[in-house]
Amino acid sequence: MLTNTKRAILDLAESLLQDKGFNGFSYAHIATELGVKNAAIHYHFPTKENLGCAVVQRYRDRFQLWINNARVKDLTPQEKLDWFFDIYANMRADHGKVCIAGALETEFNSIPDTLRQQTESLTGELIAWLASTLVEGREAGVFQFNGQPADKAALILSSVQGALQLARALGTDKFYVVIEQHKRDLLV
Amino acid sequence: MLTNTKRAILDLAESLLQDKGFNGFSYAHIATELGVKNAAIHYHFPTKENLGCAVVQRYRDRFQLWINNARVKDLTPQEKLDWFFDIYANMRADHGKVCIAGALETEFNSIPDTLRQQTESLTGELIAWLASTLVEGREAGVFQFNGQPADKAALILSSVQGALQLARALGTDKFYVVIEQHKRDLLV
DNA sequence: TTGACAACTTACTAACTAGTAAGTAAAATA
DNA sequence: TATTTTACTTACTAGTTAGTAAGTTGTCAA
Repeated sequence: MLTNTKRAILDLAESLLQDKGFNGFSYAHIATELGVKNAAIHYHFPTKENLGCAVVQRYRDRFQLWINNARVKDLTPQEKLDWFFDIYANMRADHGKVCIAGALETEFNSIPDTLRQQTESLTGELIAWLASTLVEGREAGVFQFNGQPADKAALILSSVQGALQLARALGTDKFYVVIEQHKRDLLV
Repeated sequence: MLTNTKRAILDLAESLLQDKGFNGFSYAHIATELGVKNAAIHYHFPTKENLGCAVVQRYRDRFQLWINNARVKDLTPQEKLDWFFDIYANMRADHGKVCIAGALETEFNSIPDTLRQQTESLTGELIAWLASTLVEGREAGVFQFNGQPADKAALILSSVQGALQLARALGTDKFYVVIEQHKRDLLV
């Protein structure tokens, strides 16, 4: 069971990670924002490494819960893809946040080791689900692409991740333009 | 004219930016590595904001120099695209560095304002050149894609940027897989 | 030869960083 | 009711951060 404070810390840490990066926020930021002392954060998450890992772990759990839930599982391949794109569109809409995986990969060489491992797991899970959805869509005759599904999945994931970043420099429009281009490239 | 020290600072700052992100390195790192005192860095670049801007400005100048040089200008569209992909492949090969634009966009909300503007300019220039190359290739009948060249350019740029990050989590192979997929998607 | 300037070093600061040890108050448990 | 545990606060530390002021040294032009 998560206490209110613990959940609030995780929520804010996730938000800050997507907003400013792992090296871009501190325990003091979280404490001030939540109206507690920074030792309270250390009580729930002894180190920043723990906090970072907990954020990613919760994100992974949430993703697994969704993709194994009937509300996603029973969608058509096109609807699944739209659901996936919508996750990223919602990040863009939410104060221009970026993908957790992308943020952590960018700082990969300046974050703790266990957080790197969490990042690897998350990225692997995202790409695996995308690849399986591409297979399903191609077999159903609604997606069209050359090469291996895993390769096309890597292209799409890298692109939506990159598009959230690109949109910070060039505007929200550029994000949607990329999504529409993917659909043009993929849909029969 | 750049002094040796000033150039060495810029080189190392660029390298660190691509390796650890803007918030992931300090004046002390640079000073120690170069065997000078941190005040020497401040002598050439009074603030970290100045240093960051100088790194991006030099990168932009270098890119403009290349694309306006006959050795790139006179290439076929396919060769131009390969030249572009090779820039990123070389980053990947060079200790898994990522794109400067991608790194700064990820930290967009925790970097100084003038550095944000530099990031916008750089990203705009990269995408504009890519778009013009796509136009040239489509007119020559060697590239094939639906929609506007600017949209396809945004997709490709976001993807190579993202692929360098993805490769940190999933290995170098994933970077090359994305490049090959782009070629399959694009080439006639 | 002198004076000016460039390219530094020495020595420092104030603010911030993650992290800790000891104490407290309220709630759960025995 | 007594005791333990949970969820904190108070008060601190050692290390790092960007940034500064004043002094030093070598080069080059007048």
